[in-house]
Amino acid sequence: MPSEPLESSNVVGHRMRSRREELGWSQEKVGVLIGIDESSARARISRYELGLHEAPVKTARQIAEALGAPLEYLYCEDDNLAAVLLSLAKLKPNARKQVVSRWLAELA
Amino acid sequence: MPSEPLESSNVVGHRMRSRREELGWSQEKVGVLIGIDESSARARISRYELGLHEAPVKTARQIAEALGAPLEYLYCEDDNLAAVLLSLAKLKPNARKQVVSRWLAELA
DNA sequence: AAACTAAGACTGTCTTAGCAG
DNA sequence: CTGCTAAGACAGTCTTAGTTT
Repeated sequence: MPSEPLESSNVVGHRMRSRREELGWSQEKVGVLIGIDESSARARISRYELGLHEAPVKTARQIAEALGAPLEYLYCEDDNLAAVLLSLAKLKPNARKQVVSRWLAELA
Repeated sequence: MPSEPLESSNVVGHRMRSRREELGWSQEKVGVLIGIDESSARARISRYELGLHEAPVKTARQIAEALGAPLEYLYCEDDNLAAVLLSLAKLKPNARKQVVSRWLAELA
């Protein structure tokens, strides 16, 4: 069972990979950006993306930041909502707060 | 350092606790709901909420579901956005899809 | 009742080294 | 060069048992 994925769904690894590929980056680049030694960066990122190992939240947060995404993006199970969370994070802080407040009022 | 929290921020534990308290449930109730034996349910949920231990994503997903929240809610670092994600999850599937699609178009 | 904690058992991750495409 | 994998070293969680409020 060492070669069996931890999760059949593997949302987090899936989001990590899709974001990384959108940016055209290697696994090594992502790993080194978050401070992993270049000798093990590829192995670790590979396992995260495949869902063989699970990154602790602290590490997931670093990867999300490196990929220009908010932490909740990595754990979002709906593709369209994930896209919303990503676009939202690209807004300037003030604009983002206004949008979120409006949505909150809309749903409340 | 065994008594030191893993994370100074501890978003996940914080969201678990606030949701559980909103529902007026005990830690044991949440644990038993996700299939933990009642003899260890309190200890495990307590450590998750305090951030002393980190729940694997599979367990976090079970807890989120028991608390009536989507997985991304537990990892959302912005309080207002977390409230949006929670409200959104309460809509019927069709209504939710429409809202998300509209937001996506609005930001794209 | 309810929440928290210590400690050993247990389970998963991380590094190293190397293979495959 | 880029991604993937085995295996031992290592770090984390889980259960049990018990304390605290």
